[in-house]
Amino acid sequence: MIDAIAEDVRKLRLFDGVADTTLRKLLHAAYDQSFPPFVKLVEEGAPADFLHLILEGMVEVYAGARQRESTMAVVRPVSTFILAASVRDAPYLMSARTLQRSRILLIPSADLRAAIASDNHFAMNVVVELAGCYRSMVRHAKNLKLRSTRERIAAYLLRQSRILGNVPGYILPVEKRILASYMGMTPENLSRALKSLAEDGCKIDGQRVIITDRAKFEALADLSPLLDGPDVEASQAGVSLPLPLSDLQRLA
Amino acid sequence: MIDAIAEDVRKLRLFDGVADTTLRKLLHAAYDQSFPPFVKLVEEGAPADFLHLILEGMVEVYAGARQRESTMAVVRPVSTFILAASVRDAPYLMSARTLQRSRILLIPSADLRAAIASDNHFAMNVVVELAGCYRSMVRHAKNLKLRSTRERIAAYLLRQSRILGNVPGYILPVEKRILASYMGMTPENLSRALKSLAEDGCKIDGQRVIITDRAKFEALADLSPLLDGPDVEASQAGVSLPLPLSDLQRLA
DNA sequence: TCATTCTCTTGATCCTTATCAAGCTGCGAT
DNA sequence: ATCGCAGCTTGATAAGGATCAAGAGAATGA
Repeated sequence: MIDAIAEDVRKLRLFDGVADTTLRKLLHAAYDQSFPPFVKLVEEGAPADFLHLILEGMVEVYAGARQRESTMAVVRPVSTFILAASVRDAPYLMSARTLQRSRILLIPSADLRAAIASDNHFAMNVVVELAGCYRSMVRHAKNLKLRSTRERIAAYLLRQSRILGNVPGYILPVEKRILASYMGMTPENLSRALKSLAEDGCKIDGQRVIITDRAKFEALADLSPLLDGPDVEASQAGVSLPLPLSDLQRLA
Repeated sequence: MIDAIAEDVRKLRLFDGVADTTLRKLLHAAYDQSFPPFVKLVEEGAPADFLHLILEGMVEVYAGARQRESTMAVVRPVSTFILAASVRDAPYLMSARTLQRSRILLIPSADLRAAIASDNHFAMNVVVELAGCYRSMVRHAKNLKLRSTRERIAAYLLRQSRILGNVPGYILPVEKRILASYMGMTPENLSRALKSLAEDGCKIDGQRVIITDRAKFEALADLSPLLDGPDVEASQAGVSLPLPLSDLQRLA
Protein backbone atom coordinates (compact mmCIF):
# COMPACT_ATOMS: atom_id res chain seq x y z
CA MET A 1 0.00 0.00 0.00
CA ILE A 2 2.69 2.44 1.01
CA ASP A 3 4.84 1.05 -1.75
CA ALA A 4 2.18 1.82 -4.31
CA ILE A 5 2.08 5.40 -3.19
CA ALA A 6 5.83 5.61 -2.95
CA GLU A 7 6.09 4.78 -6.60
CA ASP A 8 3.92 7.76 -7.56
CA VAL A 9 5.59 10.02 -5.10
CA ARG A 10 9.02 9.14 -6.40
CA LYS A 11 8.10 11.01 -9.54
CA LEU A 12 8.37 14.20 -7.57
CA ARG A 13 11.71 15.87 -7.70
CA LEU A 14 11.10 16.72 -4.09
CA PHE A 15 11.72 13.08 -3.21
CA ASP A 16 14.39 12.39 -5.77
CA GLY A 17 17.22 10.41 -4.25
CA VAL A 18 15.75 10.65 -0.78
CA ALA A 19 16.45 7.76 1.56
CA ASP A 20 13.74 5.13 1.78
CA THR A 21 13.57 5.51 5.54
CA THR A 22 12.75 9.20 5.22
CA LEU A 23 10.14 8.53 2.61
CA ARG A 24 8.60 5.77 4.65
CA LYS A 25 8.35 7.93 7.73
CA LEU A 26 6.60 10.62 5.75
CA LEU A 27 4.22 8.26 4.03
CA HIS A 28 3.50 6.21 7.10
CA ALA A 29 1.95 9.17 8.88
CA ALA A 30 0.17 10.42 5.78
CA TYR A 31 -3.46 10.20 4.79
CA ASP A 32 -4.40 9.17 1.32
CA GLN A 33 -7.82 10.55 0.52
CA SER A 34 -10.10 11.00 -2.44
CA PHE A 35 -12.30 14.04 -2.78
CA PRO A 36 -15.23 14.82 -5.07
CA PRO A 37 -15.11 17.86 -7.32
CA PHE A 38 -15.49 21.33 -5.82
CA VAL A 39 -14.49 20.44 -2.31
CA LYS A 40 -12.49 22.92 -0.33
CA LEU A 41 -9.27 21.29 0.82
CA VAL A 42 -7.54 24.23 2.38
CA GLU A 43 -8.90 27.40 3.90
CA GLU A 44 -6.65 30.41 3.88
CA GLY A 45 -5.86 31.64 7.35
CA ALA A 46 -6.05 28.17 8.85
CA PRO A 47 -2.97 26.61 10.42
CA ALA A 48 -0.96 24.61 7.91
CA ASP A 49 -1.30 21.18 9.42
CA PHE A 50 -0.60 19.27 6.25
CA LEU A 51 1.51 19.38 3.18
CA HIS A 52 -0.76 18.46 0.29
CA LEU A 53 0.33 16.23 -2.50
CA ILE A 54 -1.88 15.72 -5.48
CA LEU A 55 -1.81 12.20 -6.93
CA GLU A 56 -4.83 12.38 -9.23
CA GLY A 57 -7.23 15.05 -10.38
CA MET A 58 -6.92 18.82 -10.47
CA VAL A 59 -6.83 21.42 -7.74
CA GLU A 60 -7.32 25.17 -7.86
CA VAL A 61 -5.31 27.31 -5.50
CA TYR A 62 -6.90 30.68 -4.94
CA ALA A 63 -7.02 33.65 -2.64
CA GLY A 64 -9.81 35.93 -1.57
CA ALA A 65 -10.32 39.26 0.08
CA ARG A 66 -13.34 41.43 0.52
CA GLN A 67 -15.73 39.60 -1.83
CA ARG A 68 -13.16 39.33 -4.56
CA GLU A 69 -11.41 36.09 -5.36
CA SER A 70 -8.48 35.25 -7.57
CA THR A 71 -6.96 32.04 -8.87
CA MET A 72 -3.31 31.79 -7.97
CA ALA A 73 -2.52 28.43 -9.52
CA VAL A 74 -3.95 25.23 -10.89
CA VAL A 75 -2.13 22.15 -9.69
CA ARG A 76 -2.02 18.76 -11.36
CA PRO A 77 -0.38 15.44 -10.50
CA VAL A 78 2.16 14.77 -9.34
CA SER A 79 3.02 17.84 -7.34
CA THR A 80 2.71 19.47 -3.96
CA PHE A 81 1.00 22.62 -2.91
CA ILE A 82 1.41 25.04 -0.04
CA LEU A 83 4.77 23.71 0.92
CA ALA A 84 5.86 27.06 2.29
CA ALA A 85 3.16 27.34 4.93
CA SER A 86 3.91 23.80 6.07
CA VAL A 87 7.60 24.32 6.61
CA ARG A 88 7.06 27.61 8.39
CA ASP A 89 4.21 26.32 10.51
CA ALA A 90 2.33 29.44 9.47
CA PRO A 91 -1.25 30.03 8.35
CA TYR A 92 -2.05 29.19 4.75
CA LEU A 93 -2.01 32.27 2.54
CA MET A 94 -4.16 30.61 -0.08
CA SER A 95 -7.17 28.36 -0.23
CA ALA A 96 -7.48 25.26 -2.37
CA ARG A 97 -10.37 23.33 -3.84
CA THR A 98 -10.73 20.38 -6.14
CA LEU A 99 -11.84 21.05 -9.69
CA GLN A 100 -12.30 17.36 -10.40
CA ARG A 101 -12.45 14.21 -8.33
CA SER A 102 -8.96 14.16 -6.84
CA ARG A 103 -6.75 11.94 -4.79
CA ILE A 104 -4.67 13.85 -2.29
CA LEU A 105 -1.96 12.71 0.03
CA LEU A 106 -1.87 14.65 3.28
CA ILE A 107 1.46 14.68 5.06
CA PRO A 108 1.47 16.17 8.54
CA SER A 109 3.56 19.32 8.58
CA ALA A 110 5.30 18.27 11.77
CA ASP A 111 6.55 15.15 10.04
CA LEU A 112 7.66 17.18 7.09
CA ARG A 113 9.69 19.48 9.27
CA ALA A 114 11.17 16.55 11.13
CA ALA A 115 12.21 14.97 7.85
CA ILE A 116 13.87 18.18 6.73
CA ALA A 117 15.76 18.42 9.99
CA SER A 118 16.93 14.82 9.96
CA ASP A 119 17.62 14.18 6.29
CA ASN A 120 20.08 16.51 4.68
CA HIS A 121 19.42 15.33 1.20
CA PHE A 122 15.71 15.86 1.60
CA ALA A 123 16.35 19.31 3.03
CA MET A 124 18.33 20.18 -0.07
CA ASN A 125 15.46 19.01 -2.24
CA VAL A 126 13.05 21.17 -0.29
CA VAL A 127 15.35 24.15 -0.73
CA VAL A 128 15.39 23.66 -4.48
CA GLU A 129 11.64 23.13 -4.60
CA LEU A 130 10.89 26.24 -2.57
CA ALA A 131 13.27 28.30 -4.65
CA GLY A 132 11.34 27.10 -7.68
CA CYS A 133 8.02 28.07 -6.11
CA TYR A 134 9.41 31.46 -5.33
CA ARG A 135 10.73 32.04 -8.82
CA SER A 136 7.45 30.93 -10.23
CA MET A 137 5.61 33.48 -8.12
CA VAL A 138 8.10 36.17 -9.10
CA ARG A 139 7.30 35.43 -12.71
CA HIS A 140 3.61 35.69 -11.98
CA ALA A 141 4.05 39.08 -10.35
CA LYS A 142 6.29 40.29 -13.15
CA ASN A 143 3.69 39.26 -15.68
CA LEU A 144 1.03 41.21 -13.84
CA LYS A 145 3.14 44.32 -13.59
CA LEU A 146 5.01 44.36 -16.87
CA ARG A 147 2.51 43.12 -19.43
CA SER A 148 -0.89 44.33 -20.51
CA THR A 149 -3.76 41.89 -20.38
CA ARG A 150 -3.51 41.25 -24.07
CA GLU A 151 0.19 40.52 -23.80
CA ARG A 152 -0.37 38.21 -20.83
CA ILE A 153 -2.93 36.24 -22.77
CA ALA A 154 -0.79 35.93 -25.86
CA ALA A 155 2.22 34.88 -23.80
CA TYR A 156 0.18 32.27 -21.99
CA LEU A 157 -1.25 30.80 -25.17
CA LEU A 158 2.09 30.61 -26.89
CA ARG A 159 3.78 29.19 -23.82
CA GLN A 160 1.27 26.36 -23.73
CA SER A 161 2.01 25.57 -27.34
CA ARG A 162 5.71 25.54 -26.60
CA ILE A 163 5.31 23.23 -23.62
CA LEU A 164 3.51 20.77 -25.86
CA GLY A 165 6.34 20.88 -28.36
CA ASN A 166 5.48 23.93 -30.44
CA VAL A 167 2.25 22.37 -31.61
CA PRO A 168 0.09 24.60 -33.78
CA GLY A 169 -3.08 23.68 -31.92
CA TYR A 170 -4.27 22.43 -28.55
CA ILE A 171 -7.15 22.42 -26.10
CA LEU A 172 -7.28 24.86 -23.24
CA PRO A 173 -6.64 22.88 -20.09
CA VAL A 174 -8.86 24.93 -17.79
CA GLU A 175 -12.05 26.90 -17.98
CA LYS A 176 -11.71 30.39 -19.30
CA ARG A 177 -13.14 31.95 -16.17
CA ILE A 178 -10.22 30.42 -14.24
CA LEU A 179 -7.73 31.57 -16.80
CA ALA A 180 -9.14 35.05 -16.58
CA SER A 181 -8.93 35.05 -12.82
CA TYR A 182 -5.40 33.71 -12.88
CA MET A 183 -4.28 36.40 -15.23
CA GLY A 184 -6.01 39.13 -13.29
CA MET A 185 -8.86 40.11 -15.56
CA THR A 186 -12.59 39.61 -15.96
CA PRO A 187 -14.02 36.82 -18.09
CA GLU A 188 -15.61 39.41 -20.36
CA ASN A 189 -12.29 41.04 -20.95
CA LEU A 190 -10.61 37.73 -21.66
CA SER A 191 -13.34 36.79 -24.08
CA ARG A 192 -12.98 39.96 -26.07
CA ALA A 193 -9.20 39.82 -26.04
CA LEU A 194 -9.18 36.22 -27.26
CA LYS A 195 -11.40 37.16 -30.13
CA SER A 196 -9.16 40.03 -31.08
CA LEU A 197 -6.11 37.77 -31.23
CA ALA A 198 -7.38 36.28 -34.47
CA GLU A 199 -5.84 39.17 -36.36
CA ASP A 200 -2.53 38.52 -34.66
CA GLY A 201 -2.13 34.92 -35.66
CA CYS A 202 -4.08 32.95 -33.05
CA LYS A 203 -7.62 31.77 -33.43
CA ILE A 204 -9.69 30.51 -30.53
CA ASP A 205 -12.73 28.38 -31.08
CA GLY A 206 -14.34 27.30 -27.85
CA GLN A 207 -11.67 25.39 -25.96
CA ARG A 208 -9.60 24.98 -29.10
CA VAL A 209 -6.56 27.14 -29.73
CA ILE A 210 -5.06 27.31 -33.20
CA ILE A 211 -1.99 29.29 -34.02
CA THR A 212 -2.54 30.41 -37.59
CA ASP A 213 0.47 32.67 -38.05
CA ARG A 214 3.25 31.64 -35.75
CA ALA A 215 5.73 34.35 -36.66
CA LYS A 216 3.20 37.08 -36.16
CA PHE A 217 1.95 35.61 -32.94
CA GLU A 218 5.42 35.17 -31.54
CA ALA A 219 6.17 38.80 -32.26
CA LEU A 220 3.12 39.79 -30.27
CA ALA A 221 3.62 37.40 -27.39
CA ASP A 222 7.31 38.27 -27.17
CA LEU A 223 8.19 35.44 -24.83
CA SER A 224 11.16 35.97 -22.56
CA PRO A 225 13.00 33.39 -20.48
CA LEU A 226 12.75 35.77 -17.55
CA LEU A 227 8.98 35.84 -17.68
CA ASP A 228 7.98 32.59 -19.28
CA GLY A 229 10.50 29.93 -18.54
CA PRO A 230 11.67 27.64 -20.06
CA ASP A 231 12.78 26.58 -16.60
CA VAL A 232 11.04 23.46 -15.48
CA GLU A 233 10.69 24.91 -12.01
CA ALA A 234 7.45 26.60 -12.89
CA SER A 235 5.57 23.50 -13.87
CA GLN A 236 6.54 21.28 -11.01
CA ALA A 237 6.35 23.97 -8.39
CA GLY A 238 3.50 24.49 -6.00
CA VAL A 239 2.56 27.61 -7.81
CA SER A 240 2.55 27.32 -11.51
CA LEU A 241 0.79 28.86 -14.35
CA PRO A 242 -2.25 26.88 -15.20
CA LEU A 243 -0.48 23.92 -16.13
CA PRO A 244 1.54 21.20 -17.48
CA LEU A 245 -0.61 19.20 -19.85
CA SER A 246 -1.03 15.72 -21.07
CA ASP A 247 -0.63 14.75 -24.67
CA LEU A 248 -4.36 14.32 -24.85
CA GLN A 249 -4.68 18.04 -25.16
CA ARG A 250 -2.61 18.15 -28.26
CA LEU A 251 -4.49 18.59 -31.50
CA ALA A 252 -3.84 16.90 -34.78
CA MET B 1 37.98 41.31 9.89
CA ILE B 2 35.87 38.26 9.27
CA ASP B 3 34.79 38.47 12.87
CA ALA B 4 33.54 42.00 12.40
CA ILE B 5 31.39 40.90 9.50
CA ALA B 6 30.29 37.80 11.30
CA GLU B 7 28.83 39.96 14.01
CA ASP B 8 26.63 41.82 11.55
CA VAL B 9 25.73 38.70 9.67
CA ARG B 10 24.68 36.95 12.82
CA LYS B 11 21.77 39.33 12.97
CA LEU B 12 20.31 37.48 10.03
CA ARG B 13 17.93 34.74 10.93
CA LEU B 14 19.48 32.88 8.05
CA PHE B 15 22.60 32.34 10.12
CA ASP B 16 20.93 31.94 13.46
CA GLY B 17 22.45 29.05 15.38
CA VAL B 18 24.62 28.05 12.44
CA ALA B 19 27.96 26.47 13.28
CA ASP B 20 30.92 28.81 13.26
CA THR B 21 32.76 26.60 10.83
CA THR B 22 29.97 26.92 8.28
CA LEU B 23 29.82 30.64 8.72
CA ARG B 24 33.55 30.98 8.43
CA LYS B 25 33.66 28.99 5.25
CA LEU B 26 30.99 31.20 3.74
CA LEU B 27 32.57 34.44 4.82
CA HIS B 28 36.07 33.42 3.95
CA ALA B 29 35.22 33.10 0.28
CA ALA B 30 33.07 36.21 0.29
CA TYR B 31 33.78 39.67 -1.02
CA ASP B 32 32.93 42.68 1.07
CA GLN B 33 32.43 45.66 -1.20
CA SER B 34 31.13 49.18 -1.06
CA PHE B 35 29.22 50.68 -3.94
CA PRO B 36 28.22 54.25 -4.75
CA PRO B 37 24.58 55.12 -5.29
CA PHE B 38 22.82 54.02 -8.48
CA VAL B 39 25.16 51.23 -9.36
CA LYS B 40 23.75 48.10 -10.91
CA LEU B 41 24.68 45.13 -8.79
CA VAL B 42 22.74 42.43 -10.51
CA GLU B 43 21.54 42.09 -14.08
CA GLU B 44 18.51 39.95 -14.67
CA GLY B 45 19.23 37.04 -16.93
CA ALA B 46 22.82 36.75 -15.77
CA PRO B 47 23.98 33.60 -14.01
CA ALA B 48 23.55 33.85 -10.25
CA ASP B 49 27.15 33.66 -9.18
CA PHE B 50 26.68 35.32 -5.83
CA LEU B 51 24.27 35.53 -2.99
CA HIS B 52 24.05 39.20 -2.05
CA LEU B 53 23.90 40.34 1.49
CA ILE B 54 23.33 43.97 2.28
CA LEU B 55 25.22 45.27 5.30
CA GLU B 56 24.71 49.00 4.84
CA GLY B 57 22.70 51.22 2.53
CA MET B 58 19.64 50.51 0.42
CA VAL B 59 19.11 48.42 -2.67
CA GLU B 60 16.29 48.37 -5.18
CA VAL B 61 15.33 45.06 -6.72
CA TYR B 62 13.49 45.49 -9.97
CA ALA B 63 12.48 43.79 -13.17
CA GLY B 64 12.12 44.99 -16.69
CA ALA B 65 10.60 43.90 -19.95
CA ARG B 66 10.09 45.68 -23.21
CA GLN B 67 10.94 49.22 -22.09
CA ARG B 68 8.84 48.95 -18.95
CA GLU B 69 10.39 48.53 -15.54
CA SER B 70 8.95 47.71 -12.17
CA THR B 71 10.28 47.78 -8.63
CA MET B 72 9.89 44.41 -6.98
CA ALA B 73 11.40 45.20 -3.60
CA VAL B 74 13.56 47.58 -1.65
CA VAL B 75 16.06 45.86 0.56
CA ARG B 76 17.74 47.26 3.64
CA PRO B 77 20.29 45.90 6.10
CA VAL B 78 20.71 43.30 7.26
CA SER B 79 19.19 40.97 4.73
CA THR B 80 19.86 38.96 1.65
CA PHE B 81 18.51 39.20 -1.82
CA ILE B 82 18.12 36.81 -4.72
CA LEU B 83 18.69 33.79 -2.58
CA ALA B 84 16.50 31.63 -4.81
CA ALA B 85 18.54 32.09 -7.96
CA SER B 86 21.71 31.30 -6.02
CA VAL B 87 20.51 28.01 -4.61
CA ARG B 88 19.10 26.90 -7.95
CA ASP B 89 22.13 28.01 -9.91
CA ALA B 90 19.68 29.68 -12.27
CA PRO B 91 19.67 33.06 -13.98
CA TYR B 92 18.58 36.00 -11.88
CA LEU B 93 14.95 36.90 -12.49
CA MET B 94 15.41 40.41 -11.16
CA SER B 95 18.00 43.14 -11.36
CA ALA B 96 19.29 45.12 -8.43
CA ARG B 97 20.85 48.55 -8.00
CA THR B 98 21.97 50.62 -5.08
CA LEU B 99 19.81 53.57 -4.09
CA GLN B 100 22.41 54.87 -1.66
CA ARG B 101 26.05 54.16 -1.00
CA SER B 102 25.87 50.53 0.12
CA ARG B 103 28.07 47.86 1.55
CA ILE B 104 27.38 44.47 0.08
CA LEU B 105 28.73 41.07 0.97
CA LEU B 106 29.00 38.76 -2.01
CA ILE B 107 28.96 35.07 -1.22
CA PRO B 108 29.74 32.71 -4.10
CA SER B 109 26.69 30.63 -4.91
CA ALA B 110 28.73 27.47 -5.10
CA ASP B 111 29.86 27.99 -1.51
CA LEU B 112 26.30 28.65 -0.48
CA ARG B 113 25.12 25.41 -2.00
CA ALA B 114 28.01 23.54 -0.44
CA ALA B 115 27.10 24.95 2.96
CA ILE B 116 23.50 23.89 2.54
CA ALA B 117 24.55 20.40 1.58
CA SER B 118 26.97 20.01 4.45
CA ASP B 119 25.24 21.78 7.30
CA ASN B 120 21.81 20.53 8.12
CA HIS B 121 20.99 23.34 10.47
CA PHE B 122 21.90 25.91 7.88
CA ALA B 123 19.81 24.07 5.31
CA MET B 124 16.85 24.30 7.62
CA ASN B 125 17.39 28.04 7.97
CA VAL B 126 17.53 28.43 4.23
CA VAL B 127 14.29 26.50 3.93
CA VAL B 128 12.59 28.82 6.37
CA GLU B 129 14.04 31.88 4.69
CA LEU B 130 12.97 30.79 1.23
CA ALA B 131 9.50 29.94 2.45
CA GLY B 132 9.34 33.47 3.83
CA CYS B 133 10.45 34.96 0.51
CA TYR B 134 7.82 32.91 -1.24
CA ARG B 135 5.04 33.95 1.10
CA SER B 136 6.10 37.54 0.76
CA MET B 137 5.83 37.31 -3.00
CA VAL B 138 2.46 35.62 -2.72
CA ARG B 139 1.27 38.56 -0.67
CA HIS B 140 2.57 40.94 -3.28
CA ALA B 141 0.70 39.13 -6.04
CA LYS B 142 -2.46 38.96 -3.94
CA ASN B 143 -2.26 42.67 -3.34
CA LEU B 144 -1.98 43.34 -7.03
CA LYS B 145 -4.88 41.12 -7.92
CA LEU B 146 -7.29 41.67 -5.07
CA ARG B 147 -7.01 45.35 -4.26
CA SER B 148 -7.52 48.50 -6.26
CA THR B 149 -4.69 51.00 -6.41
CA ARG B 150 -6.34 53.14 -3.77
CA GLU B 151 -6.71 50.18 -1.45
CA ARG B 152 -3.12 49.12 -2.00
CA ILE B 153 -1.89 52.55 -1.12
CA ALA B 154 -4.01 52.82 2.00
CA ALA B 155 -2.95 49.37 3.14
CA TYR B 156 0.69 50.21 2.59
CA LEU B 157 0.50 53.47 4.52
CA LEU B 158 -1.30 51.94 7.45
CA ARG B 159 1.01 48.93 7.50
CA GLN B 160 4.01 51.22 7.82
CA SER B 161 2.40 52.96 10.75
CA ARG B 162 1.74 49.64 12.39
CA ILE B 163 5.30 48.42 11.91
CA LEU B 164 6.53 51.53 13.69
CA GLY B 165 4.21 50.84 16.61
CA ASN B 166 0.95 52.36 15.42
CA VAL B 167 2.47 55.79 15.27
CA PRO B 168 0.18 58.50 13.93
CA GLY B 169 2.87 59.96 11.70
CA TYR B 170 6.05 58.99 9.92
CA ILE B 171 8.28 59.75 6.96
CA LEU B 172 8.01 57.78 3.77
CA PRO B 173 11.10 55.62 3.52
CA VAL B 174 11.43 55.67 -0.26
CA GLU B 175 10.74 58.00 -3.11
CA LYS B 176 7.19 58.06 -4.31
CA ARG B 177 8.11 57.04 -7.82
CA ILE B 178 9.52 53.82 -6.37
CA LEU B 179 6.46 53.28 -4.26
CA ALA B 180 4.29 53.77 -7.31
CA SER B 181 6.31 51.32 -9.33
CA TYR B 182 6.29 48.77 -6.53
CA MET B 183 2.54 48.97 -6.23
CA GLY B 184 2.02 48.78 -9.95
CA MET B 185 0.83 52.25 -10.85
CA THR B 186 2.12 55.46 -12.37
CA PRO B 187 3.55 58.27 -10.23
CA GLU B 188 0.75 60.54 -11.39
CA ASN B 189 -1.83 58.10 -10.24
CA LEU B 190 -0.15 57.67 -6.88
CA SER B 191 0.07 61.38 -6.41
CA ARG B 192 -3.63 61.92 -7.02
CA ALA B 193 -4.63 58.98 -4.90
CA LEU B 194 -2.50 60.17 -1.99
CA LYS B 195 -4.17 63.53 -2.15
CA SER B 196 -7.59 61.98 -2.15
CA LEU B 197 -6.82 60.00 1.00
CA ALA B 198 -7.06 63.17 3.05
CA GLU B 199 -10.82 62.75 3.20
CA ASP B 200 -10.37 59.21 4.44
CA GLY B 201 -8.23 60.00 7.44
CA CYS B 202 -4.68 60.19 6.11
CA LYS B 203 -2.91 63.34 5.11
CA ILE B 204 0.29 63.33 3.10
CA ASP B 205 2.56 66.34 3.05
CA GLY B 206 5.66 65.76 1.01
CA GLN B 207 7.40 62.79 2.58
CA ARG B 208 5.37 63.17 5.74
CA VAL B 209 2.42 60.88 6.44
CA ILE B 210 -0.08 61.81 9.11
CA ILE B 211 -2.99 59.65 10.05
CA THR B 212 -5.67 62.11 11.09
CA ASP B 213 -8.58 59.74 11.63
CA ARG B 214 -7.32 56.31 12.47
CA ALA B 215 -10.69 54.57 12.70
CA LYS B 216 -11.79 55.86 9.35
CA PHE B 217 -8.48 55.07 7.72
CA GLU B 218 -8.40 51.57 9.12
CA ALA B 219 -11.84 50.94 7.71
CA LEU B 220 -10.63 51.96 4.29
CA ALA B 221 -7.31 50.13 4.39
CA ASP B 222 -8.96 47.00 5.75
CA LEU B 223 -5.72 45.26 6.66
CA SER B 224 -5.75 41.50 6.69
CA PRO B 225 -3.15 39.15 8.13
CA LEU B 226 -3.30 37.22 4.86
CA LEU B 227 -2.30 40.23 2.82
CA ASP B 228 -0.39 42.45 5.19
CA GLY B 229 1.33 40.38 7.78
CA PRO B 230 1.94 40.72 10.68
CA ASP B 231 4.35 37.89 9.98
CA VAL B 232 7.92 38.98 10.29
CA GLU B 233 8.81 36.95 7.25
CA ALA B 234 7.99 39.79 4.93
CA SER B 235 10.45 42.25 6.34
CA GLN B 236 13.45 40.00 6.61
CA ALA B 237 12.86 38.22 3.35
CA GLY B 238 14.62 38.93 0.10
CA VAL B 239 11.46 40.36 -1.27
CA SER B 240 9.70 42.69 1.02
CA LEU B 241 7.43 45.57 0.68
CA PRO B 242 9.38 48.75 0.72
CA LEU B 243 10.56 48.28 4.00
CA PRO B 244 11.40 47.92 7.58
CA LEU B 245 12.30 51.29 8.97
CA SER B 246 14.47 52.82 11.58
CA ASP B 247 13.12 54.85 14.45
CA LEU B 248 14.45 57.94 12.76
CA GLN B 249 11.53 57.85 10.45
CA ARG B 250 9.06 58.11 13.26
CA LEU B 251 7.51 61.51 13.80
CA ALA B 252 6.93 63.22 17.09
C1' DT C 1 24.41 81.36 -4.46
C1' DC C 2 22.76 79.97 -8.54
C1' DA C 3 21.82 76.65 -12.00
C1' DT C 4 20.64 72.21 -13.27
C1' DT C 5 18.20 68.26 -12.70
C1' DC C 6 14.94 65.21 -10.94
C1' DT C 7 10.85 64.41 -8.42
C1' DC C 8 6.43 65.48 -7.62
C1' DT C 9 2.05 67.63 -8.70
C1' DT C 10 -1.82 69.15 -11.48
C1' DG C 11 -4.71 69.39 -15.50
C1' DA C 12 -6.72 67.58 -19.82
C1' DT C 13 -7.52 63.78 -22.49
C1' DC C 14 -7.48 59.05 -24.14
C1' DC C 15 -7.44 54.30 -23.56
C1' DT C 16 -8.15 50.22 -21.14
C1' DT C 17 -10.79 47.51 -18.28
C1' DA C 18 -14.76 46.70 -15.22
C1' DT C 19 -19.55 46.58 -14.70
C1' DC C 20 -24.20 45.69 -15.88
C1' DA C 21 -27.43 43.41 -18.74
C1' DA C 22 -29.00 40.33 -22.06
C1' DG C 23 -28.59 36.31 -24.88
C1' DC C 24 -26.29 32.25 -26.35
C1' DT C 25 -24.26 27.60 -25.99
C1' DG C 26 -23.08 23.34 -24.36
C1' DC C 27 -23.54 19.84 -21.03
C1' DG C 28 -25.50 16.98 -17.37
C1' DA C 29 -29.62 15.39 -15.29
C1' DT C 30 -34.26 13.97 -15.45
C1' DA D 1 -35.26 14.83 -25.96
C1' DT D 2 -35.69 18.62 -23.19
C1' DC D 3 -35.01 21.23 -19.09
C1' DG D 4 -32.00 23.86 -16.38
C1' DC D 5 -27.83 25.63 -15.10
C1' DA D 6 -23.12 27.29 -15.90
C1' DG D 7 -19.97 29.18 -18.64
C1' DC D 8 -19.23 32.02 -22.36
C1' DT D 9 -20.12 35.84 -25.49
C1' DT D 10 -21.70 40.39 -26.92
C1' DG D 11 -23.20 45.05 -26.34
C1' DA D 12 -23.64 49.48 -23.92
C1' DT D 13 -21.88 52.25 -20.44
C1' DA D 14 -19.05 53.81 -16.67
C1' DA D 15 -15.03 54.02 -14.01
C1' DG D 16 -10.32 53.67 -13.25
C1' DG D 17 -5.71 54.40 -14.85
C1' DA D 18 -2.39 55.81 -18.31
C1' DT D 19 -0.52 59.23 -21.06
C1' DC D 20 0.86 63.74 -22.44
C1' DA D 21 2.09 68.27 -21.20
C1' DA D 22 3.42 71.73 -18.26
C1' DG D 23 4.81 73.76 -14.11
C1' DA D 24 6.32 73.84 -8.96
C1' DG D 25 9.36 72.30 -5.54
C1' DA D 26 13.41 70.20 -3.68
C1' DA D 27 17.96 68.50 -3.81
C1' DT D 28 22.76 68.45 -5.89
C1' DG D 29 26.78 70.31 -7.58
C1' DA D 30 29.56 74.03 -9.46
